[in-house]
Amino acid sequence: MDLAPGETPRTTRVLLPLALPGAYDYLVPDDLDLRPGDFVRVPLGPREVTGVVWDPLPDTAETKPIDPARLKAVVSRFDAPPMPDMLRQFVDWVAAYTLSAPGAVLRLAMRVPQALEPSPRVTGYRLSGHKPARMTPKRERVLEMLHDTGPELARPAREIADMAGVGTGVVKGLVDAGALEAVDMPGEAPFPEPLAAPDGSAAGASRLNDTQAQAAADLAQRIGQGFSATLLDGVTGAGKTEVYFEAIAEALRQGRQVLVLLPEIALTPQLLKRFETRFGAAPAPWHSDLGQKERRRIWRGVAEGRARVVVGARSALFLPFTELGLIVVDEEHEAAFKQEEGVIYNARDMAVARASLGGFPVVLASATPSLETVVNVQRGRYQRLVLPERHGAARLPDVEAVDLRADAPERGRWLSHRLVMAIGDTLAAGNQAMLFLNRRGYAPLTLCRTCGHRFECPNCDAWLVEHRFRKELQCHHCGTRAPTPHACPECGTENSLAACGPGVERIAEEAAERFPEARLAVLSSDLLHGPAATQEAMAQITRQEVDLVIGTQVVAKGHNFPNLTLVGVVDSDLGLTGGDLRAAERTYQLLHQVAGRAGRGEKPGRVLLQTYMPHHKVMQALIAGDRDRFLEQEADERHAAGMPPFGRLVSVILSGPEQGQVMDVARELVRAAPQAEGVRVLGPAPAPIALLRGRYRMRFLLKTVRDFPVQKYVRAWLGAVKVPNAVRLAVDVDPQSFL
DNA sequence: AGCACGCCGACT
DNA sequence: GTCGGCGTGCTC
Repeated sequence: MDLAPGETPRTTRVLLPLALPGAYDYLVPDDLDLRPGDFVRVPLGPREVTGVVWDPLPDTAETKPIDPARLKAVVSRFDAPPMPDMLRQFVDWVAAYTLSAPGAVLRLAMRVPQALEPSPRVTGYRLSGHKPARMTPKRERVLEMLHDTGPELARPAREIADMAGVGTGVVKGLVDAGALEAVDMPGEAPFPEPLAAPDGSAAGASRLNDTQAQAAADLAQRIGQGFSATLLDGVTGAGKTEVYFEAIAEALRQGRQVLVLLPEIALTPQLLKRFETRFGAAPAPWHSDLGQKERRRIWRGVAEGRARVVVGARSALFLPFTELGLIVVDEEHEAAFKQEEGVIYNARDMAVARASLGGFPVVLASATPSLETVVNVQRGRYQRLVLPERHGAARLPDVEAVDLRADAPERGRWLSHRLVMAIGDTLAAGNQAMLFLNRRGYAPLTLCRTCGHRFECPNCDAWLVEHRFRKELQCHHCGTRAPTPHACPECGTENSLAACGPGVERIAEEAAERFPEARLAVLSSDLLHGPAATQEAMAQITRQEVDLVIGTQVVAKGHNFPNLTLVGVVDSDLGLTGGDLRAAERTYQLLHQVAGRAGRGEKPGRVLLQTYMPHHKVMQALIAGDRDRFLEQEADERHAAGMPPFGRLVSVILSGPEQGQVMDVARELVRAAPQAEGVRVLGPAPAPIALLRGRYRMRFLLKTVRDFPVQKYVRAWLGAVKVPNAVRLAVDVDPQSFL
């Protein structure tokens, strides 16, 4: 790069997908024209990395200039669609909000390195119009098939052969004979266009009842009108999905792309199917289980605007949409939207932010909306559309508490007399029953009857959970597992180990004893390998090949079993211990969802909640079916305590292999905490799991008033302390779980 | 995130 | 004597 005297070399900022404090400056070669968003190769130390040309710093930004002599030059630019402005803004916004390095957030948007390479091409074949000199029955079949299914359409040889039911040799023969001509074509499957009928009169829309149609019209009318956030509030079966489908249809009519976020991939297949029924084409799925090829295809399809609708997990928020015009967050209350590692963010909140930055609507759907969202409605920041229960369809089940203080199971048993009787009646009537316990394995604690030794994880502050089916002890926090020993490792006594407390496997054992004729199925995430196995297990239940289902979380959502009329919750109190801020809210949401499994068909459902606290607000709300009163009570308590959503929290967790060092840093941080109005720094205290994966953990909790500049404060605070390399700082703005 | 640099234990 | 363990620190 030769410069005339006095001429300043062109430079550009490049953000790299690494946890660096900011973008780096590079020289731009004369023959390269770079614009923000371009993907580039740049040298970094001894290697080369891919980054994105970032926007120039505003003149107001104060930066320490780096020595121009150290600047290296951009190597090359990728021939790929640039990262859209809106996504770059979003990356910067998420980084600022979560107090993460911008590069760490950029990495979330660059998870598909192959997407920057040129699209693969393949050779396709189509009719040339010439007849082959020699005709055979198989040749005839191929030509006929091609003629009937689109004569001008080129297809790969393999596909033609499969469609005509012949070998590829026949196809090759036809090529040689001049009857087929070769065409260079895209090597990736195209995205079928979802069909939103030109007005609101689509077949899907006409199936809606009056209230649903009104809600759908309300939602659709917000599309293209700038940012808005709407809570779509209605019990399962009230038609939330059908209603937001009409908002999607309107967005498609306006030429916009749409993103539907789901809390977990297990729910994707069902939604894809329903979507296809309504729109005649499946949307593009996006989740961690996709293969490389498929990821590339979809990423590129989104970037080039060919993929119009994406249904995906939280990482889909960082796809390079160019024309995004609507985000739907389904089951918005789900804790699974919270990313707990690396860049810690809540996809539901970030979806609202992305919509706000992009100036388009976001729809939050739930039967049990989070308190945050409900309060945002009350404040007028979000709007709300309520879908009443559908007439004639399944009624809400009758919910009753079983007071375990009065009806206690015998020692070593977990099912009360009343629950056992109810199961017996249900099975006798030819219906299905379900027992729910949110605890995997056989028993959460194993101890030695002789010496009292408890099996604990060597790396975490946690008990090892016995998994009797697999004959293993396992830590549910770090995954450590070991075969269950015969003798106590402490005192050596044989056959002295006692299982304490129940897990689903143990409930299954008791159920099998009490109902020897019933066909049982145990469903928990560690016993179901992958979404396909889960689907199959659910299908078996639907086909009534199972009488009694015993399951964890996995049975709580999404699946309808028309013949299931009884749900027994083995331990309704399980989630309420431990002092978590959202314990009551979460327990309510989970049990409400589980209860909803009963009586989804024509038959009425019944739910028995085994509890030691039948008068607890959660049980009372479930029994009375009064969600709004529960939310009011919850809101009052949080308000009085200054807790979210009425105040804000930030958790700062320090962790390191050496306890002393972690505590030194904690003391240093206490000293450095600035005094300010509206903020209290609580701690340090040992984190709820004080030892996790071999690291000692201390936690600070920042509690502030609602409009406090949290990020500014934390940046100043943490910036003032030198943290040794071995100690890691994890900042969680708006923490959900307190582990 | 890599990758090099650097300072202490068992090998040809 | 050196090969190599992974702690620490830098990369425009």
